[in-house]
Amino acid sequence: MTCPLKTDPEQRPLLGLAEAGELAGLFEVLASATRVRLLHALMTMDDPCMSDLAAAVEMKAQAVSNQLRKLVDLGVLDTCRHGNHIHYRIVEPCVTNLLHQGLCINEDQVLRKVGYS
Amino acid sequence: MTCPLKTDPEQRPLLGLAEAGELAGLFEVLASATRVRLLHALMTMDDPCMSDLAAAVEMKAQAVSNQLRKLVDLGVLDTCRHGNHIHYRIVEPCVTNLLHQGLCINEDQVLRKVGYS
DNA sequence: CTTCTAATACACTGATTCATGTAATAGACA
DNA sequence: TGTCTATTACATGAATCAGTGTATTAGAAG
Repeated sequence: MTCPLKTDPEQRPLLGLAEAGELAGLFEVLASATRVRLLHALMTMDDPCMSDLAAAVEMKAQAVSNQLRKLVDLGVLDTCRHGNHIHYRIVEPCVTNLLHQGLCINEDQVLRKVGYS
Repeated sequence: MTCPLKTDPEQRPLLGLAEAGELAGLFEVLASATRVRLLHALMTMDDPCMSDLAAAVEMKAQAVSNQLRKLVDLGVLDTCRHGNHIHYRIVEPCVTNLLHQGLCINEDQVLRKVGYS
């Protein structure tokens, strides 16, 4: 969890559009309450399948499937079929780390505003 | 930058909608290439005003002002007027930490996909 | 083969976002 | 005061996103 940057962010040249876009894309994964809850559920539960996750977040199967599909496409999740059930797991440690960091921030200070709008 | 969570994320109950929303709102701040570049510029430059930032990211003043306004409303930035110029600075260390973390992730591994779409 | 269930694919809709253009505000300076 | 500059406010339009409903696929079980 420690993070020694080779280059001090204060000293490197300004972020280019491409690099900033990649970074923003990474954060975008966690910029949705539904995805945050799903990813947290994936960290918490033991080898859940789609319907487990849908039940956990109390949402319709299609909505959950939509989000899981996106996360798979982005390489964040991986799937594994067992009979009729498809199980998901996180394969991108970046996302876990960032979510962990976010939970940490949220733990000891209440954010001023709830939503970003 | 170290982050010892009091409660292990694997053991806490599932994130509620409100808490997940707050967390997602935090990540949303960094989920835009423009905002990432602006925040990085704010970390890099010395007491920049709006037009400095607009020049740095090569965007129109209005677009930059829109984003800065949002960041101010969210409590991420603070402003200080000096004559005709309005200067901005980051007052929310969470965001700096997260951006730092993101830069770190981006440094030693190329993300698979560029955008989230 | 038939039927049932789990999950996904697809089209659709309402909401949101971002940059733009125009107009208005705030201060500097003559 | 009048004017210039820097910045913001507001409305507009294109693009994107999230969730819903319907239809379809993949496998299990009779």
